Amino acid sequence: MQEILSALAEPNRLQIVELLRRRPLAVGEIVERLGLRQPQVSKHLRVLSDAGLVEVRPLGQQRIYRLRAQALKELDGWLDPYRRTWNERFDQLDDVLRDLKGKDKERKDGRRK
Amino acid sequence: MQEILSALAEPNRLQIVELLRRRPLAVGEIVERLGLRQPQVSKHLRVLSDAGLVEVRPLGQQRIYRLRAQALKELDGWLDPYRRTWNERFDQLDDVLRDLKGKDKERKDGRRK
DNA sequence: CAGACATATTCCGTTAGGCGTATATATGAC
DNA sequence: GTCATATATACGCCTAACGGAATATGTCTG
Repeated sequence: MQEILSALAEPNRLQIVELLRRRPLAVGEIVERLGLRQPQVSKHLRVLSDAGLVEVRPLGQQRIYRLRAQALKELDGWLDPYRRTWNERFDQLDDVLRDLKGKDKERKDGRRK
Repeated sequence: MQEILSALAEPNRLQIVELLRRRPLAVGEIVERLGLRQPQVSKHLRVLSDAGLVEVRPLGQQRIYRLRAQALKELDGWLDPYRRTWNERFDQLDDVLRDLKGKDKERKDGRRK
């Protein structure tokens, strides 16, 4: 989890992940789409791979990187306990309102899933 | 989003967030529970606050830090497009199988939720 | 085999961000 | 006001990590 978050924390890596959301890509394609240099992309892909966020598959002389849903599911699972708390938080809303005294800014989003 | 991920990427900050999941805490309580030094905790809380992950509320001479559900919902929302992809990925499973040609290593994790 | 192409790795310079210590600020008690 | 308590900020040090350039590895073609 720690590793997943660290990997996603880097802007370029987050971009790579979002690129791979659409479809698997070769290193060279990522390079030209993001305008980064090839070595950096390879390094970032290494980090993402170590974190389990992507997986490689050789195709001829190029390597196709694919997003691993499992890792994102892990992140999704990490949010679970918080999701449960979100509702309780609303039960405590009066607490907040009492303290904030009507200072409710974006508190009005009551969607739960 | 970038800021949220960076904030959570630091181990101690992640711990702080998980501590605050249960209930709001004063700085001093976080200090003794995590065994960190007070200045570092204040600094981490600053980062978390800037990222919108926590909010402060003065109570006497101490500051109570509370988790902000909104930030985590934002992270949850970021996962949305990927959630949609998870199912499509399974539709493309034959693609994968065709390419891997029986080279299924850890491919056997077919649990969906 | 040589050579081209795609990618990975290494080395280096620089910077961001963590920690520790000391100090500043704010609030409450007296 | 002084003093104590709780928290925040400033400064310096040090390590992790990013980017750039060069090079190594691997694979295909002929």
